[in-house]
Amino acid sequence: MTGSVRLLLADDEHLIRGALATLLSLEDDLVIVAEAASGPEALAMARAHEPDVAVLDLQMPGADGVKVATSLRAELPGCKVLIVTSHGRPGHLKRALEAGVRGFVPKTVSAQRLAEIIRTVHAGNRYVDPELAADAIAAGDSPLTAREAEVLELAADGAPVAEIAERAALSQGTVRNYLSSAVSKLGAENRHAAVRLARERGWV
Amino acid sequence: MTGSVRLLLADDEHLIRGALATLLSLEDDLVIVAEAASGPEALAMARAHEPDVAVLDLQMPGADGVKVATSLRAELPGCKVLIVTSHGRPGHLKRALEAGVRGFVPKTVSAQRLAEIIRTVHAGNRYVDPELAADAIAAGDSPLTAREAEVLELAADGAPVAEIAERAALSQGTVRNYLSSAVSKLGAENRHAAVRLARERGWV
DNA sequence: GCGGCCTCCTGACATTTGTCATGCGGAGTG
DNA sequence: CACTCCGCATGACAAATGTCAGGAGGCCGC
Repeated sequence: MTGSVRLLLADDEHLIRGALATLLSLEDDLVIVAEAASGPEALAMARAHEPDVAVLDLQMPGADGVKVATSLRAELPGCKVLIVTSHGRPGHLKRALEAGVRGFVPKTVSAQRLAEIIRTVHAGNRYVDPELAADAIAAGDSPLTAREAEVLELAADGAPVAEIAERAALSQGTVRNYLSSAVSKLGAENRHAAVRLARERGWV
Repeated sequence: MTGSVRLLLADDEHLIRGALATLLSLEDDLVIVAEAASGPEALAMARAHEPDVAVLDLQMPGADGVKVATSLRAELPGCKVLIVTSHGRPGHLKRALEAGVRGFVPKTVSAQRLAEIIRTVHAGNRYVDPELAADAIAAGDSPLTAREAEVLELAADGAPVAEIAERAALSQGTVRNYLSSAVSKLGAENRHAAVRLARERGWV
């Protein structure tokens, strides 16, 4: 019924990208029209080749899969995006779906399974790995306000309050208040543990 | 000249392992005799199949590549270990070499290149990715004493001093002294930034 | 065996935090 | 319009952390 599905493959790891390209090419109805090793390159390739489905790694240098997906959605609405990831953090899934991504799978699936999912997505359906979906639902929505999240993010690399205050253009007292409320909302022992928790749940 | 090289492939990501298996099988002189998705499984498979070369992912559930390599060295001295990794942290390389690993490459290499390296390793030579080697040399040796490193590691998840002291069976004052000296040695602003730095350089 | 380094401790102090009460203006909701 | 959040702030206090000075014992190399 359909002709072949034209694919863009983006992953910064040569080994994996190449291997994947070979494996997917074995499927009769899939053809890889472009490959990319970075976010910007993926975008450029997509513009040049207008693939039916873009298979993007979540973590790439330059711009991550979700950012690329956002741009693609605007420029090539017909191109479906499928995100593949090693570390399935709940928050990423949410961000990805908001960016209009049509599929989200961990790298633990087999190539056959991936091929099927590519077809599913190409047919206009969505596919989200059940386990990741369950995690995302379990993690729920972020209880943090925008400011709390922002301050927490600035605290992520261990910067002292003074520096956070400066970078966020807030008073030190305010920063401490936000951190304090974030910490208590997350049930953490201190801000650093809070950062860790928020990271795990994908809230930062 | 030599017969075929018998390989064990271990990586927790099905997609990658499968793809890799297929690609490497295309090489006439390479044959995959076993696959594993975790550290312990890799060990069990190695015992059962006694491969010539074990290609291990650095990060796997159960036991990481280096731990597996250590065990393999003891149990199957004839089996050469080649570590493949996504995130090339300098410290890992050092630990790996100490564990008797014969090769260490990032996943950014191509499959052809990997095949060559497998042959190199099988022939009894060593191979370390030049870029990773350069990084490792640049990062140098850890300036931390064993205790400092231990305490810093316990501080990694944001635990308060009291907890660290308990877990390390030290007094709180001692813990603070170790942390303090570690922080100053690393030139960090506080212990959390120090943890980050030490992580980056592979010293924890 | 002496000096140097590491480990482990104590105690005191300055600084950085976390916590709480409180206030004010704006946005959104009922 | 009253009410409730959020953003932003102050100030004050308690607790955790960082910094110094010092001291004792152990191990190693010279």
